[in-house]
Amino acid sequence: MFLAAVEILRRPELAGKPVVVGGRGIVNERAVVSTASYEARAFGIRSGMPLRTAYKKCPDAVFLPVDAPHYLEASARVMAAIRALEWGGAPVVLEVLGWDEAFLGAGDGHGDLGDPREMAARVRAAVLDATRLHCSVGIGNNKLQAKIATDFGKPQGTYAITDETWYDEMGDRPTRALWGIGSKIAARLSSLGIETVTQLATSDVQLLVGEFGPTMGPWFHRMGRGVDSSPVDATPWVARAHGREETYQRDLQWSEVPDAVRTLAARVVEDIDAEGRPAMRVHLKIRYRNFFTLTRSRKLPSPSNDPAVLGEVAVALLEKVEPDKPVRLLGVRYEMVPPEGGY
DNA sequence: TCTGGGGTCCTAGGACCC
DNA sequence: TCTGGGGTCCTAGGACCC
Repeated sequence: MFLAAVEILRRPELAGKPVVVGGRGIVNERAVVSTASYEARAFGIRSGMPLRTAYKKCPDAVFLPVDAPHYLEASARVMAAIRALEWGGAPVVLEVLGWDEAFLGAGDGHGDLGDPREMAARVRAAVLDATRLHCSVGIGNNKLQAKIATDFGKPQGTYAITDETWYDEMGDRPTRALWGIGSKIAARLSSLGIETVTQLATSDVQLLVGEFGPTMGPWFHRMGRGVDSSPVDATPWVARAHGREETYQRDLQWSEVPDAVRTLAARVVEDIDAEGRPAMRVHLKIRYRNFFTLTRSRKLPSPSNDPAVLGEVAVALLEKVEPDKPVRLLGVRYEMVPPEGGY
């Protein structure tokens, strides 16, 4: 509940109340819930739910607009508190995953940093001390295990899933419980007769390769077994692309679309400029009233960060689309030239 | 008149080349 | 006249995550 917790921090009178953060905080607008406090969740409010629906479930909840810069700043303080921890001289390897999550590398390749539960306690205390925010910590032999364990520790707890306890903890759970398997993959696995984590772990890899391809098939099989060799990587994140999309409060007629694309493109170009790397490819996304989404993309003849060029390339992609139904959402995204030496 | 906005990565299939 | 097999690049679309 990171967003709600940060809001409560600056408005203590909200503590204990149902708090919903989403959109502009206006309940009859087209927008969804970003985060709901546990009090709000008790009314059935969940992330991703339309604000309207959330309002119906709990009209008395406090609805707040998303204040991204504020959460970014709070996030930075959390991460700084963890980085500042001392582990007997060994460097802390911190891989930031989002506003409110990070992997902390210890053990293999990171020096002997002692008992993981002690580490977890120190992390939680340091974050609480520096930010007055509570967190949960997951422990595992790898990132997959630790990530799932974190959810089991919520709220404000520590939980461990290891190679030894993997099947006890996960074996009978649906494949959907795995980090990286969503509803679509779970359904396709189900069509192969695979429902649980144990069934995935003991399935025939070739069956998975046939269904999901040579990369994803074996990857899902490893996930079933709780195997993950990906390193904790503290390399600062470098964006591959920047984009903007907007759901319009009123569906757009086709005649309004080109200007709307230009507006979005201009916003993205600001981010491209800040990045300092020119764009090499443009993507256009259009969602219609019936929620059907299509995408078109084109490689630029040559990399560019000229706002006029980028805007018109995005508009030109409209030529690849049949002008028809009213438009609910537009998105413009630019892939940037990779940095020197790649990502 | 449910269904945001920021991203990443993978796959399929066509065009083209040798 | 028919046609294998390797490869790359490009576009469209899908799935997942926070």
